Amino acid sequence: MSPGEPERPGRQEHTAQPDQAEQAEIAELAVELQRLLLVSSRILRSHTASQAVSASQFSVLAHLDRAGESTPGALADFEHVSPPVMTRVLGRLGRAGLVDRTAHPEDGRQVRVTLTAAGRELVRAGRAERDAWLRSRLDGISAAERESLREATALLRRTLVPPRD
Amino acid sequence: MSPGEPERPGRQEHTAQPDQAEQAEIAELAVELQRLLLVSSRILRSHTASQAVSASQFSVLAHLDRAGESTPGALADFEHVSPPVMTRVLGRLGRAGLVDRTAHPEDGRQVRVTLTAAGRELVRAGRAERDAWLRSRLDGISAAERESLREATALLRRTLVPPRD
DNA sequence: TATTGTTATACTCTATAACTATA
DNA sequence: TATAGTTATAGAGTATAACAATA
Repeated sequence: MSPGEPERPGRQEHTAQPDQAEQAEIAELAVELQRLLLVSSRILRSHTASQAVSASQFSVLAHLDRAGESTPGALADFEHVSPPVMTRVLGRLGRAGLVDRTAHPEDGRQVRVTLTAAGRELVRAGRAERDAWLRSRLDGISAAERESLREATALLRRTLVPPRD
Repeated sequence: MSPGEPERPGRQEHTAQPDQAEQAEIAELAVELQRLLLVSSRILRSHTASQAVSASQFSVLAHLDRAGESTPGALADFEHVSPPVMTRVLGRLGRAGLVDRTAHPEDGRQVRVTLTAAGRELVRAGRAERDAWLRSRLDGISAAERESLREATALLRRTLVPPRD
């Protein structure tokens, strides 16, 4: 350990690792994580490209099915996209007859977004087929490994995704 | 456990969980994973949007820095994109003076892709700043948590990314 | 004046199909 | 005939800036 470096409890768990090595270790993890996200997103997309609606669109439909209704702004916030992007997504979903956009009962600036019957049907029937490829992959690993993935998923969400509300 | 269901060793680890519950558990993990990949990719992109080259482009440069040289087809395969996509990426990188495309010495059909001096400079200098945001996030969690992430990253790669070569 | 949503514009990412050149 | 790469075409995804309507 280099002289003059004060101990910093809380940053170092149980090893007396110098800071520089720790930073290098973090940098390497960042690179691996970045690449995994880049590549696995492409792979996942290629396996859902033949679906009726894209992953982005389905995510909005699924949220509406859970929440009942929402507004373009709230949906954009939840999905972490800019408002114009959500306008486009809702435009497509609307033209496909999957969502309705009606006047907001209380605030004339806002728009009330709801699922149509067809939209509700699609999201509920589609869930099973939707993640078929991903599920087939998860089916091939052990229950203990899936538990690890579950914990890592939650950890990654806490680490990367800023809290909403 | 439902009657008539035979035991299937290897599918069930240490619990006597019925298949249906296991399938539901897998489906839920698939949904969480899909959403994490969708959202975290967006967040990560928004934090690297101001960089000189996009994540896709940088990934190609970094691979070339490691491998020394490659071909469009091999790069497309490694990056999990279609050949025309790689043509476009290389076109941009070439116009930016970061890669050279020269005649392949042995096979006239192939193209030899190499880094220019500027390309090598960019990838080496850029690595530090590139993942600054991601590293800042990883810096905020414990060493034990990072170790979990490292293992989960490797597991996810094994599970989702088909082996190359 | 601030908020909500949309439109306009521009760029990246992505794929399939058709084409050229070489083996 | 098969392979490597590019071009052509089309669409989704993304953002910022400018605008309209309402609070």
